[in-house]
Amino acid sequence: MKPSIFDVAKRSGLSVVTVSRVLNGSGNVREKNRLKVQQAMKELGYRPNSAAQSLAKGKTGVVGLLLSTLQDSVFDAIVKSVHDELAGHGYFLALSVSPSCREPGSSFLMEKDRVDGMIILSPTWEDELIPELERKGIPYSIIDNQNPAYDLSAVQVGHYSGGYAAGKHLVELGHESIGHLSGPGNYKSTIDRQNGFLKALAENGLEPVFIEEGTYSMDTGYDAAKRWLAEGRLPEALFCGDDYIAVGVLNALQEAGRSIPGDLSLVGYDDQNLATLLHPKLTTVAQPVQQIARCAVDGLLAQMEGREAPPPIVLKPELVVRESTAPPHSYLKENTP
Amino acid sequence: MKPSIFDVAKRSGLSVVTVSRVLNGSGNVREKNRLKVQQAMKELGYRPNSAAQSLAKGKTGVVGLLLSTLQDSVFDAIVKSVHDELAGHGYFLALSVSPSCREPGSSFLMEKDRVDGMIILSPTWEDELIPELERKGIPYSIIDNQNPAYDLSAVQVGHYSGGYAAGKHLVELGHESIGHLSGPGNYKSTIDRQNGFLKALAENGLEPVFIEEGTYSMDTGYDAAKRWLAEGRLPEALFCGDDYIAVGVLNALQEAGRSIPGDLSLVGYDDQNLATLLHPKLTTVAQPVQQIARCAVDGLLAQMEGREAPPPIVLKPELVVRESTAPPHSYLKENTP
DNA sequence: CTGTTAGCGCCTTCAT
DNA sequence: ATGAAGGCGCTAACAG
Repeated sequence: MKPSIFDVAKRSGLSVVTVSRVLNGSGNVREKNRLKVQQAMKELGYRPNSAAQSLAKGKTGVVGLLLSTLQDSVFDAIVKSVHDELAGHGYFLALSVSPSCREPGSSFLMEKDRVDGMIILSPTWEDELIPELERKGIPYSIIDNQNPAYDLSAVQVGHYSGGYAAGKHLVELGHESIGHLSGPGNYKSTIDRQNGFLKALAENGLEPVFIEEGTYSMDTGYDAAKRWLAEGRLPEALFCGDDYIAVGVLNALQEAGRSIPGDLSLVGYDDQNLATLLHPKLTTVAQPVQQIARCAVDGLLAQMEGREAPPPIVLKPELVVRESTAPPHSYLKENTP
Repeated sequence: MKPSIFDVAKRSGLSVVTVSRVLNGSGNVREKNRLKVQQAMKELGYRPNSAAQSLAKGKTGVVGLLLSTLQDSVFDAIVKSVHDELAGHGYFLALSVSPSCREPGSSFLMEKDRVDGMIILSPTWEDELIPELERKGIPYSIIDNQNPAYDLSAVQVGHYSGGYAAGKHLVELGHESIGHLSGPGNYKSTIDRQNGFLKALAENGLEPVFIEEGTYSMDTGYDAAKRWLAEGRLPEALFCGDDYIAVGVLNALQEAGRSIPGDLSLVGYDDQNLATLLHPKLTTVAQPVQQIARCAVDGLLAQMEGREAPPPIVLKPELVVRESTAPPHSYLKENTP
């Protein structure tokens, strides 16, 4: 049988309350006794029962992370970062992966006694989710909120800046025929990226030669590029709504024996690895994953612990331009400390 | 205040015990009363407090998954599958990501009262981990065990078969100059893959033109391929220890203006997406992620619930040969139901 | 500073 | 088939 607080009390010759006190570092314990207790705990290999703790103090020490998929390298990186950040604060991470709210187990985790708080990653149905959390009184923090109404408890990604950086980069390369192949227009992030991009061109008296809308998928990029090639209207430069689209374009070009850059200057978005990994000269707008995780966790913990929440932040993605001479792997190396 | 079992009892005019009974489906409740109780629960929006449940019955309903990284598409896929599998059985997934046992929080989760069981994914320090789990009496199941001693509670991936399939494929393409660029030789999986590969060649009276050992990284592939090119000894075909290595080779070849296949037939390993995504003609040995997750969870639950554990299984990876005419994205499409 | 007394919400005997 | 009593391990509110 695992030793309980009672065993520790008996062995140290003190009461359970005192043991509880040293356990929670709530002061008011004579140094000598604290040592006695700690000694007893060590000898017994005592570890407090978390269920009992949860029950007694109404907290679980668990934070839930809700996301729609794990097949996304930005998400993966965020999960990892959130995990580390939470661990640093003594919290556990519980995961809930569900593409829609109909999914079994989607709100399974969202019980006040299951988690102390939740982090919502790029929600697709936040309008149903958030009210439910509010109703249940579960603190939450959203990463990359879709609905502007939820700005306050969200960590926002500066998609406008990202799009702007992408556009500026292409302009500075001297291109004048620049296209944009975006994701679905019903996402706020899509629109933001696009607007930033347009702004950058406009500042230089340019307009995109076209804007096409698709889904965030390789298909979109592949099909579009195929079409452009067939119609002989490949632009000089292209800003893709995300890296999967860029990969699709890349595949189509490779199939046609074209190269990047040369036939096309391409800028992806989102992923630090995927896009640059594919082609040494592929530029991408990388999201600041660690910062995102850090802000989300900090904001959430503040709420949970009743501290004053930090003000909402907009984090800016960073344009990662690969040196044409550097081998592809060096980028990754730099980013894997 | 969240309604407690007591509120439900009062509202349904029955005792808490009866409510508890319908909650746990432990029979012995008059159908009429069961309905009453369920009605009351619905009206109150009652959800049992999990901490209290855990405390009372000594179970948490949580399964921990321990892995070394999330920057790995096979792992990601497994996490997702494990998550779904667990959810289907009413369990939660808690994640612990730590590259080493020294990491803070590595064994943080591994407390009997935190989790009912643990799944260990491709352990790198299982010799320290497993004894600890044994000592604590926590049921576990290992995916892709490293130490053969732990076969019994493990789901094994048939790396031998995988390597064999890779070798056979290259032989059947008619190659006679086949190389192998492996991962670290201190991994069981590395050796297994290599042995399977050698077997396939041997069956056809062939031997690899070389076997080189590296790490599971793009660097390994990149550096090696660079070297081969410089020395003018690029083989006709190459089996890479994993997809990252393959990607590295690919990058080096692309930089040198070479193509695949043609200059080289390349087989990667592990990932269903990464490698094939990179090149339409890149063949890969894909691990059966869903099966792996299913077996791991089934085996674990069997232990946890005292049922007879299913016999150890060796799951075979599958050779995925891409049609040279099919666009890269179609493969992904097929695998995204 | 320390111990006593009550629960936290639920489940498990054991009577009825 | 149902309910009363006790306890899971710990902590918070009072006493001393």
